[in-house]
Amino acid sequence: MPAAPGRPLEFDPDTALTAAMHLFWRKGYENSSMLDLLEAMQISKSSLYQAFGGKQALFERCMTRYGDLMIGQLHDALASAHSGLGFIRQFLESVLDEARGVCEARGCLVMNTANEFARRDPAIAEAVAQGLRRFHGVMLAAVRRAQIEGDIPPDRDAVMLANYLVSSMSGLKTLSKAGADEASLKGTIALVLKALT
Amino acid sequence: MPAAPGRPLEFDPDTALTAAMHLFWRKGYENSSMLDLLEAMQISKSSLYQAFGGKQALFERCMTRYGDLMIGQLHDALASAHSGLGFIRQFLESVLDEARGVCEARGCLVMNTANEFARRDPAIAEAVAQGLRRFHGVMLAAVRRAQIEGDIPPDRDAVMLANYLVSSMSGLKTLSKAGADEASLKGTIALVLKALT
DNA sequence: GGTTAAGTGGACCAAACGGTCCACATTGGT
DNA sequence: ACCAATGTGGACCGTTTGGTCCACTTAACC
Repeated sequence: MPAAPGRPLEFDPDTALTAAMHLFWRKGYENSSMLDLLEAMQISKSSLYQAFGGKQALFERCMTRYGDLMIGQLHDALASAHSGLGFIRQFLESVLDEARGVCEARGCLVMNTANEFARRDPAIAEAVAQGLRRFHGVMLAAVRRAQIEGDIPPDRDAVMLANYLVSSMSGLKTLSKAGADEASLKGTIALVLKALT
Repeated sequence: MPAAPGRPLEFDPDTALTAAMHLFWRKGYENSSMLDLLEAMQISKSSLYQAFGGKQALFERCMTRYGDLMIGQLHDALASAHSGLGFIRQFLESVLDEARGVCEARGCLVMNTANEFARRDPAIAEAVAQGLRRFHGVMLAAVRRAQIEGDIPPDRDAVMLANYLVSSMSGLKTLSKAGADEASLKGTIALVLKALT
């Protein structure tokens, strides 16, 4: 594509979008003020409105971006995992990092958003639903692989098990945010895994 | 206690507090404005500040009130349930009402608060932790009763199972808020129950 | 009935909110 | 060199936020 006339952007939209995503992830939608966003994204208000349209439009793009990043990451992790079940275990155990304080307990943007908005806004509800579907897809692939590998009985309903995993992960993240200790989380993870076989 | 001098209150603090609790429950802390609260509680701003001190103080009292009501309700339900396992099933299945649209999907105040605040505010983090402990206590009693009644093997770690139930319930509520269909929730509930035996 | 203690309504406040607008800067095309 | 097109910084906007203050009302007590 030929270079467009006019002054070029002084920032990388991708980088800025990612920065906004991290802010929303950490603090939620309402709690991330315009000032916070500008500071995190390192752009001026005009640029934000010009490039992203506004706070809510920006947020919706962040949701998509989050899904892209996370699903890609999970897909890679699944592809390089020793086994489907190993991937699932690793996935569940990732909440322990939050509990141990290795990283901030910010949960999952999709679930956080589901909790913050319930279904007040249709556009955001749809973004949440899509995020959920994508996560479910990864879990489904993992379960099916584990069934092929003989770690999960083939007669179990893979779709339901995937639902169960998404739900369980959400519960674990919330518990972690609520300040549950590591032992409780570990015990719960063990029970979740046990339910798969 | 002798009647205090001065003008008497024109509202019932208990009723007002409960109304505030329901608002916070439905809309969260940040999303409930002072105006919303005054309207819901049917009192003037002066009265609110006089009687409850401010928004956050009011919220903390609402958290306690929520715990009192819920734990009382659950305790009664457990006492009058046919079996410990029956109570647990009934408890988990209560999310289906939200999914069916029978009532609004507002989740659980304690878990909602955990998600909204993570551990930003120490006082609120403590309120969340206490709410969690109380819920865990009820679940623990239910599990132990189910063990006595032979529905859950006596060698299972009751404390961990109670943790697992709290986590699972939280996950179900979030999924419900995210717009999951009834069949998914039912399937997940079945898997949760299966993990207990 | 006057005095005192308490409650209430509404005006008022500074700060923060998301959003708009415009003068100016910076580029490519001619 | 000039022009058209685009980006940027900052002033500015009305609204809403949680919170304070005070004049006024209402009751109990002596």
